[in-house]
Amino acid sequence: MAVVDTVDVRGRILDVTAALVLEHGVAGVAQRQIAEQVGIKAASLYHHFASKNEIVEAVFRQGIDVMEHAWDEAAAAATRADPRTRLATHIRAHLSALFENGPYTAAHVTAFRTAPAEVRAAVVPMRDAYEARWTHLLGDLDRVDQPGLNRLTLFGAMNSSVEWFDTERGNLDELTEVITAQFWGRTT
Amino acid sequence: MAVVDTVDVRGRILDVTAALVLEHGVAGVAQRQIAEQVGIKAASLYHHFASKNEIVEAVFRQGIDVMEHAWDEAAAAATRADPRTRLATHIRAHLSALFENGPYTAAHVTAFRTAPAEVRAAVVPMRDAYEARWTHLLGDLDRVDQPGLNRLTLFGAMNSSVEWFDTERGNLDELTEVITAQFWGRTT
DNA sequence: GACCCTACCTAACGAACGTTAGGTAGGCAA
DNA sequence: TTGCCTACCTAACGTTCGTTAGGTAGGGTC
Repeated sequence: MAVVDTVDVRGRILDVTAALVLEHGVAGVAQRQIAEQVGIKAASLYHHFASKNEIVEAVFRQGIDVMEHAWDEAAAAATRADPRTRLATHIRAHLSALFENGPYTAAHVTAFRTAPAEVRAAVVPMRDAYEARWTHLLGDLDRVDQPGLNRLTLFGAMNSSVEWFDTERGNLDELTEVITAQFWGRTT
Repeated sequence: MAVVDTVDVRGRILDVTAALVLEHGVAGVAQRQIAEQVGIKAASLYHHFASKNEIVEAVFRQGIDVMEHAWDEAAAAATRADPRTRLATHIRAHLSALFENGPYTAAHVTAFRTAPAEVRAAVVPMRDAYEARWTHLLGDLDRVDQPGLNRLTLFGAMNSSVEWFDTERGNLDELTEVITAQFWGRTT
């Protein structure tokens, strides 16, 4: 086959799958659908992955990778910032993972819950690690009285934006400020 | 057939479907699965509904009915209360719809997004009406500066609780206070 | 030139899907 | 007693599902 255009079919499979899973959920996506959008036949997917579950597991893992990468950048940028700015930086990073680095994180937060049990079990440890970072951060900031509950509702506020936020029209910095204000208070 | 035990098969179909949709998403639920849990055969579902889509549409509609009923009760109970208490009462009512009146509302908020387009289109007007109630309330309270954005993140914080809140162990009043505090401030 | 590996293909498998056709058993009305 | 209605049933339809078997065409290696 030609060298042009055939770059990283595996990556394109994941891209396409993440977008479809975000829209229809795991069970609502057929491999023939994925293959068609990639430009190959359904059977050819098995050259890259052993099963459908393996594809969606890779999508969910990449969703966490994107989040952790965004976290690392935020952590590096905000080490010496005041606590409120640290929180805002990490909220902005999470939103960036949801909207600015492909559909992986968005697919993860919307579809993980209804994925097959085997897929979930394989990914849960990675999820826990990311959540632990947030728990640790919120404990550090020492502002909210119930860090456990507040972390969960914070995740809810951030993640639910995938259902309504429009990248073309909305402003992620503005959304960051709104959410930060809820969990910290208005600007000092 | 016997009179006993056959009470309202239609209602049992909806109950079972709502619970399954909450767990697996619309596409992840088969009619044979629903029928088996109800105790009839798959073909018999067509005596009560014309199609699978009609069943899930009825589930989503009932999800809204439960929310609106909870809203009405809250509105009646809090007419003369101070603004913060009004907000808290409605938050508590929404959480009650999510956890204390069957799986309908929980199924709605988690699975509606990935439902077939025809089903969504048929239910959207009802959704809009419920959301308008909240928009109106938040405008009335006149506390938050960006009611539109804040309503959406409030929904996110409340609705995401279906992913982690445990009715057996958790306290809905406590959760109500945590969320209310985020959107209003600590107790006066 | 022979060989093999990569990256796809066609064809088909059995299972499961939503749905339909055509029953039947029991209760109620005339 | 006949006839109809309700609420289910069995059996099967065509389609789609995830998956497998067995190719083949092109490039790299010896």
